Amino acid sequence: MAKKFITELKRTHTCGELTLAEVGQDVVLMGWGMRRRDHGGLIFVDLRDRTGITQVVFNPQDAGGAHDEAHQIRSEYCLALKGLVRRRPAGQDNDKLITGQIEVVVEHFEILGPSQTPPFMLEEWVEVNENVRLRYRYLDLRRPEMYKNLLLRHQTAQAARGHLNGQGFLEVETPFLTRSTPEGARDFLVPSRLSRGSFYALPQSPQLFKQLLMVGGVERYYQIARCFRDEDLRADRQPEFTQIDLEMSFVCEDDVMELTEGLVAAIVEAAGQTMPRPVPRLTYAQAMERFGLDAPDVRFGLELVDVADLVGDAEFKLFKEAVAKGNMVKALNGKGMAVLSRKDLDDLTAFVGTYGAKGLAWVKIKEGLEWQSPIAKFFSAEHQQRLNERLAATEGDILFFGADTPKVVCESLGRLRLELSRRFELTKGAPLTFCWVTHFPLLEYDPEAKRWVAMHHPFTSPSPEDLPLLESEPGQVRARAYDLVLNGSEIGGGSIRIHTQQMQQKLFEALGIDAEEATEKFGFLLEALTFGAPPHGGLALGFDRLVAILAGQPSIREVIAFPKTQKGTCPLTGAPGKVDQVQLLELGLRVEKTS
RNA sequence: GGGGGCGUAGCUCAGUUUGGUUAGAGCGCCGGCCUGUCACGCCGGAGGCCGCGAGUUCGAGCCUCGUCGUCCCCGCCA
Repeated sequence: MAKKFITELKRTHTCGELTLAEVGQDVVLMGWGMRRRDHGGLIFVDLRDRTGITQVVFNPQDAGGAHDEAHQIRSEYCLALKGLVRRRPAGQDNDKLITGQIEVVVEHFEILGPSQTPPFMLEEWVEVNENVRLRYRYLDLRRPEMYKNLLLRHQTAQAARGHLNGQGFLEVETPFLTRSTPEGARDFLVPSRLSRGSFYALPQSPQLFKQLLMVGGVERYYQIARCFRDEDLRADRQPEFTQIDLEMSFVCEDDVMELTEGLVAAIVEAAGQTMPRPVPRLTYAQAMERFGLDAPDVRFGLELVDVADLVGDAEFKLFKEAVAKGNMVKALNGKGMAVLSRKDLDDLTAFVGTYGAKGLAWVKIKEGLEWQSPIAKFFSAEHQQRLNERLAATEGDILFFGADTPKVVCESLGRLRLELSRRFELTKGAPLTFCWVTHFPLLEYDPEAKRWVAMHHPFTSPSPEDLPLLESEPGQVRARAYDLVLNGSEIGGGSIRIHTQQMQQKLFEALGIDAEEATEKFGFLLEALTFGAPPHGGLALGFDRLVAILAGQPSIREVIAFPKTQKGTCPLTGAPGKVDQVQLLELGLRVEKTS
């Protein structure tokens, strides 16, 4: 009587490890049947588990019973089998498989779990609609690529924990059910049954709690924390996402940045890649000036160049007026990109239009540095020559110009720069490229709310030397904040926090939050700051984004086991769903029909 | 809230430009044959609310309007 699988017969090997070394051994494998190749006589099945694939053979001469039963095996049947590892016959090796020199001759097997015909083939060469994948995510996850992503996520998370543990950090959990605070993103709310009419909010980040942990003398805290923001989704934004959140007492900017570099290096190494250090630093002002964006992709050139001083007296009205108004006129040189067609240029014009640019002036540089452009006639030979020089133009280049408010010029040319690099594959094969962006503005003006709002968050410390400007020129005050940028994506950000009540109150005032509201919403923080709060600062890494980049994936959904669609739904569970009327009654809620 | 792409067999797609008989392909699936395959091969077969709803028309997968789903982007995301 054959022994029973699972209880008596234990798995001896995985499907990704058997080689010539095990030839002659009896082994027990468990996994999923992939392709069945039935030759009438011989039957081959590729058995797959999370480690790889092993070819198993059912031979009527070796084990007739097993061979007969093997006809039942279909795609994605969960199987256990016992058999003999055998070298494959000469010339039958499969060099695509690590296990390709051997095969397992099945003595007997058991179907642990039969499967319906899968809704899609679990083959890497089959591209399947994402909605179908999410509907059957548990099948999608069986694909080696998805397992690889989860494995990478696990390994990098462990590397982060290991590194921070080694640096004296404590992993502390903070509440999911907390209170809603003004500022920032829209909260997810959770109605309270015990306090009818009151609501918890899910945390947008553990920001306030980690500061309270510093007041609590924890000194070094971290958490791989889930965060919730009820805003519209993108390829790199989910309603719930994960941060590696950390905070340290008795530190300044350099301390946090240095610690972070060590942490990220450990993560990158766990992913089998390398991180060049030290990470270069740019100020916010430099980033905007050279790249137009606060998260610059510094893997390639195409930098923005100020040309306002060269075009103010040219005949071209658009530039002339911009200069007269004190607006910005900038250009970038698309090196060797004069091959762009008229249609390409129309597309690019529409592209910058989405960022508010009213047009896109371009100049193709021909033989003898001659201009070919709709606007060439408005520029004298001298103007053309000076612009050529400023932009280092040579034959085959194309110059792009933007003239508008600084916001529009920076954003449109900054995005144009990225779009050109995408079209011309300028970052192909480039190594991971990090940079820090520092000295962010503390505040930015919100024209809709007609008030100043915190660029980072309201707990960020202003640069001491800029403090005198807080009332007179709030926009000029710099923050003790820093962002970590990888390949043009913001993957982390943090700051030195305010640790005195006086300063925190001052900031609330600057934000137009009056004393009463500040006390009501943030009183607990203000109070905590009066009990010997240590200077402290920290940072949070966008873990999903970081892992997605390390995995070479275009969307963070690929590195999240059960992500949401762009509408925030889950095709697998059907969330969000309706709830029972009784549940609503208990909570004192009534749903109104929308008009 | 806005702009754009997609929606046809289980999956991936063609067919829509120029409306016209019974809507196709590959893979998968089912049945048969096959002892060295490995994305096996050969033969046969089943499988369709052309997302949904109105409209135009003698006639709609194809044109119009609406709607739903999904993806990308803008706004939004301290």
